[in-house]
Amino acid sequence: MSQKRKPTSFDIAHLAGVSQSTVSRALRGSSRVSKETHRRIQEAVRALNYKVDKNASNLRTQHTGTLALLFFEDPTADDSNINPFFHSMLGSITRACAQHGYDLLISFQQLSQNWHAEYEDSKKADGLILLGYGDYVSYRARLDQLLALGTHFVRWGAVLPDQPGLSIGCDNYQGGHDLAAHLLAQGRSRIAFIGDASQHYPEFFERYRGFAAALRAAGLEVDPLLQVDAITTEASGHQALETLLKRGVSFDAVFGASDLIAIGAMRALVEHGYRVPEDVSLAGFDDIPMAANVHPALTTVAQDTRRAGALLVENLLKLIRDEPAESLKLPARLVIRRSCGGGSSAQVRPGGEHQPATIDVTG
Amino acid sequence: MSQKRKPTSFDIAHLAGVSQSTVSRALRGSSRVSKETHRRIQEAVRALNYKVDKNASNLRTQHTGTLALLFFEDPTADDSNINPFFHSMLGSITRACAQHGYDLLISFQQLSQNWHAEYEDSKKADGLILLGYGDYVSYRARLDQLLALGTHFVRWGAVLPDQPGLSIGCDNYQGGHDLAAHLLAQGRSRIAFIGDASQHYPEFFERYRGFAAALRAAGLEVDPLLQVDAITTEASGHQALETLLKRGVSFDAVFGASDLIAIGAMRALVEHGYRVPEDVSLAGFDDIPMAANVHPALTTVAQDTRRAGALLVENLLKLIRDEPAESLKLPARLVIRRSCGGGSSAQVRPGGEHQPATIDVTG
DNA sequence: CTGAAAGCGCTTACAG
DNA sequence: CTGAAAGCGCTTACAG
Repeated sequence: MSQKRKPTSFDIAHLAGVSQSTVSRALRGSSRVSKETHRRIQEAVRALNYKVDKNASNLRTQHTGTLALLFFEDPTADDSNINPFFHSMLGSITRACAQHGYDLLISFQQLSQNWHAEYEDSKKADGLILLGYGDYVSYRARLDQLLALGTHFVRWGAVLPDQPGLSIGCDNYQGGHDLAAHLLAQGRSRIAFIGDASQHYPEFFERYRGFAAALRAAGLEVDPLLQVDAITTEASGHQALETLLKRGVSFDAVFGASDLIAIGAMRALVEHGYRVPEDVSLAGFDDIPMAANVHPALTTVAQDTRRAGALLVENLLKLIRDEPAESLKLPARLVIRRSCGGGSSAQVRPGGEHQPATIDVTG
Repeated sequence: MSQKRKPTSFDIAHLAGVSQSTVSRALRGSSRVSKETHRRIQEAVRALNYKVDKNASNLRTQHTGTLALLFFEDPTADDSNINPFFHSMLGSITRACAQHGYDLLISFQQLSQNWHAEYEDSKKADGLILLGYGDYVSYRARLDQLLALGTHFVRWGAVLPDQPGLSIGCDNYQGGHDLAAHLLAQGRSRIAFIGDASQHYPEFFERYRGFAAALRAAGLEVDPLLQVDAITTEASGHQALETLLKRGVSFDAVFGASDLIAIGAMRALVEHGYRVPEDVSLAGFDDIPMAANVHPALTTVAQDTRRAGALLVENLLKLIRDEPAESLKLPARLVIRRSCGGGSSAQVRPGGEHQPATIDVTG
């Protein structure tokens, strides 16, 4: 049955008693085609179960109607276990693509040195969406290359002044600040930060800077011994907390640069007999689904993935259509659960586009 | 810069001083092309950053080198929140596609009445991979249509005798059986099953049948009052447990047909003051990442998503190449954590391809 | 081992 | 409003 030749626009033309050009025009909804002709063509299309051949149409029009989604993760991370945070992003991107009539090509691999350029250059996609929490230093070179080749792309990540191309991200600084302020309001003062805080991971760095600013605003010093590097996996968070404990410094709270890190740290804390939040407050960042289900439920910072996905797609399409588009920062929202104790006094920063903290009683 | 015309094989031919046909042959790695010619062509390709235009090549060869992944979920489920179980599947499918040199088109939507046929018919993909936990009765009609059109597809789901096309799934019956046996071994005898147990959800139904068989083998009756319908979401699991409580029947264990259902049920149990596992044992199915992190950690049944993804892709490619391929069932593996109490006596069914239970001490 | 030529199935000026 | 024709960039017999 798969032998059965697929019908072409010529078959439709024949059946409808018109020329092939008219069929094509009618199907593109374009220029004046008479109502009656249109009807006959639609009828023939249905009768033969005809579908426009995308390869032919793409070849002719020189665009593909598909977008490519690429992940850039550290090679150490397991390919088959992308960060849960990106799952919801994936969902909203898929939905946004569908709404705009675009298909989505997806790739998690970084096998190819040239992964990023391959899709648009070989005419598989009109543009790229870049996601991931990989090392920005190696990432950066690829972004420059992309730009040099004139490839259309948007990326999710830190939104900073000197970056190549279009970036969309959440306000990591503000999120880090709000979370630290909440921890301080719970009476914590020795707050450890678990996560890389360098140029290599700009998002974490921004969270760290917001965190440090809140501390300083409260008249506290930022103790470098309370910062431990970690990438965004449970294992790394677990290990970093072990490192922190070995340093022998005192601390009464832990701010994981991501939920995965925080959850790994939580496990280490429990293993060492610490109670969360009684002995140590704990918080994360991302608000992945798991955050609400761990015990105690994790206080964290939510990013609006739904809006993020839509904006990523919309801005990429603007780029493709040569319309003006610019980088933008989405507000971060504090989600207060049980892991920091209290849970009664939500920290709401007044004014602006800032959204109020959520107190999640289900946690 | 995006104005810059992309080089074609004619440009390469010109630069390398050969004909365009030779360029094409060399690039396809095909027939005899002299070493020297090949080298010159490669050089030109690099110099111009040339990439074969996929649309042209696909149009000519009549195949696309891409596979489409489609989700079929109940419309009630939130599009942007696909079942976490499928996330790891997505990872392994992506990886398998990459290994075979195929691209992956992805769609979660079910907007189009014809979603399933659209991809291969419009020459966007050579075949389809179908994933999802939607209502099988409405799904079934589409499978038949797919088959009638000669579309290549494989689906993840229950593997039963009378199904259209190729199916790959885990041994849900065995998984349900093993889990029930474990619950019985913990001294539980009034075990509720939360999940639809009908033709509408064949995977759940198989789990239920395995569960029921284990009960009967232990000389117990299967009480229909202990079965409550639910689809695979936390909300549905939560609600189903409320329904169960309202029935006023006694029970000492709950078997959620999926982890999401079990986690929703766990929340309801806790809200009503029941302790897990002291008062009620609880188990799920799927072993999603969250299962290890809820409190108490959830005993469940793991499916080998890594192998599943690889097999899905491999068998679809066999279909596409007209090679023999057949449906197959993967063994399910009991993962014992804390939510059923005990946690010491793993239930291992002797013989066969069956894999031993895992005792997860991290849980 | 290589070249000239046909053709994959569309879209879109061009002419009417 | 409609048709005849060129051409998108490849691949692949066919001929040498």
